[in-house]
Amino acid sequence: MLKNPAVNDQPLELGPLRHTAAHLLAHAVVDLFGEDVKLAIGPATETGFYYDFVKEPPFVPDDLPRVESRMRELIAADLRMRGEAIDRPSAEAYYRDRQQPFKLDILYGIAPDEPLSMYTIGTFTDLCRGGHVRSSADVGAVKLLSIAGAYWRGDERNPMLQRIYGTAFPSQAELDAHLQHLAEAEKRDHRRLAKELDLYSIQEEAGPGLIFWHPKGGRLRAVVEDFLRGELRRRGYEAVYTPHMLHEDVFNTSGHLQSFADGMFGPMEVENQRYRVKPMNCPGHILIYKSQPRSYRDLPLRLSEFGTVYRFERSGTLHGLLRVRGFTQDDAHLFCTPDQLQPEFESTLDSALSILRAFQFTDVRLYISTRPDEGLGDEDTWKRATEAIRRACEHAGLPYGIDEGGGTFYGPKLDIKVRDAIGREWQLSTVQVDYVLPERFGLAFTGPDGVEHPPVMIHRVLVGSFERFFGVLIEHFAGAFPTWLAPVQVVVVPIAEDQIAFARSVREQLSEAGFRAELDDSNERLQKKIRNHQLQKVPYMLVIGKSEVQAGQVNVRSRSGEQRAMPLDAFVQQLGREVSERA
RNA sequence: GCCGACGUAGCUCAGGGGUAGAGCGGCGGUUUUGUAAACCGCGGGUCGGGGGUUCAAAUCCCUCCGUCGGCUCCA
Repeated sequence: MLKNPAVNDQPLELGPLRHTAAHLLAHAVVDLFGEDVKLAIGPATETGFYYDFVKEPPFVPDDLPRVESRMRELIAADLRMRGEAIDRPSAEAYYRDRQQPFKLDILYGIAPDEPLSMYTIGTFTDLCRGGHVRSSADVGAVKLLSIAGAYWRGDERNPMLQRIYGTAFPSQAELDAHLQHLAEAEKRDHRRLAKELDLYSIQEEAGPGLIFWHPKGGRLRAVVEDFLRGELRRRGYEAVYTPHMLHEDVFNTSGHLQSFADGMFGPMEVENQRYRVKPMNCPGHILIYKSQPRSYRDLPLRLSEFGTVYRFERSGTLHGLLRVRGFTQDDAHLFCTPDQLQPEFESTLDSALSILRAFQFTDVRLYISTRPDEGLGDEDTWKRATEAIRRACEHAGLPYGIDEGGGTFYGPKLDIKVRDAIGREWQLSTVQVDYVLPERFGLAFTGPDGVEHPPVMIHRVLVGSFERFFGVLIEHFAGAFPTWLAPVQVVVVPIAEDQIAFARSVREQLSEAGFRAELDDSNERLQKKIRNHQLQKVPYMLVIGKSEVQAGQVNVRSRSGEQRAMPLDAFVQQLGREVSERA
């Protein structure tokens, strides 16, 4: 999720091709470093392949080119891939002789009745289920990308292996295209762009995973917050604010201390009472619900909050804005009657889609997660809720995938993933049905029958967390935000000192019209100023020289480099239209 | 957290036992400029923190912190 482009529209033949490439990687490693390198597994992935090894001493980055060129020799040698059935005792003997503990481990993990096979290419034989291209020559073009640590079978209690990642394509041209795609992704890296555009920082002395929003990032966030607040008002949400820390008992009641303790920061002791910084906003909103008796007439009650939460994430997993320890969710909790679940879910989905569209995420995919094994509550309730989600998706007219057993322990959920400008998929919105928390907190409403009933809760975030959302937005737009979002929308650029006064009044008029406009009265040449603001990806520059002052006009240079002289009024109108259309 | 790499000026980076460097940015000046880098000058760093080896450490060793690539999970 963090960075893998997860491009699923690759032709299927790439799988076998890359699987074969993984065998060639192991072949090359054994050729260069000898048979005492321990071999683990080497599958194809969505974007390439890897192979896990244990080598003493470990691989160093300089090894990659050597291994890669050995692989190229193997490809050029046009080696046939041959598969052969093998019986279990022979396979065990084979790997016992060669002292390959991981291969033996794999063998032990395969069901006794399953047939085994060994695949040989060149001088390298590997236990393998198959799924290969015919010859090493079919692999075409390979590139080794990185070395990384990985636990055996992904479990941190197991030994650490060294993983070599690579990718392969039928032709050099396709490989080059892919590498270019990677380079493009790197150019869009939000950590880099955010530094260049001065949006946020993380300060070593303040702690990792904690975000400082600089003025320009803050403007961006404020614009988005205002936009979302408008949406919330329109859709009947109430804004609430809840404390950042709550008594530990609340998290006992909610169950967070049982099921989410690993994600929480430790307790603070105050006057003999233990407090916790909140990792989620739901308990606070529930307490507001609980603060008075509720009637069915009060429902649905929609409580929203840009709630800042803190979660303990292991240091090695932190990543710019995408994975942090403190973040603010555009959170809301809807308390409704069982009958209201369906329409509330529909309108929540509708608002999520319209918001994502506003940010030019038009390629969205829906995923319904159903009951996991550890799901609480009765089967029937789950079924009905899942059905409500399904109907909401159909109502929205969008196809959806099903993630069987992917729900939370308290209810089924709908995740919305979007595809960004260069095809990467990100999960932003999630809408979750919850029967458990209302029960744990003993929530109730009085029905028309005069009897108390438990409400159903919907947890939902639409942009998710502002931090992550901005990470995604920055990369989606490559830092060139549409005008309605841009921290600086217009820079007024006088050519020489004589025009500063006029330029200043232009800037003032723009500010008064509600735009984020700045004046560049620095003592630099025009070219330099243009370069600076172009690098800052400002949507518009208004160049003002002698002739503009004389004509009472502005010369508009757009981010794309187009120029056009026009009266300021005309520009203001154009800009206003662009902003209100969120173009 | 673990494996590996990395950490030198605000930024991007060079230097790898013998007195800390460049470009850009910043500051001061000259220039008054027409659509992506004018010119001259000046500052600026306990080389991530701490400890050790050495006559001498940015450089070698240990340790801690942080960053990056991954492993698991999530907003």
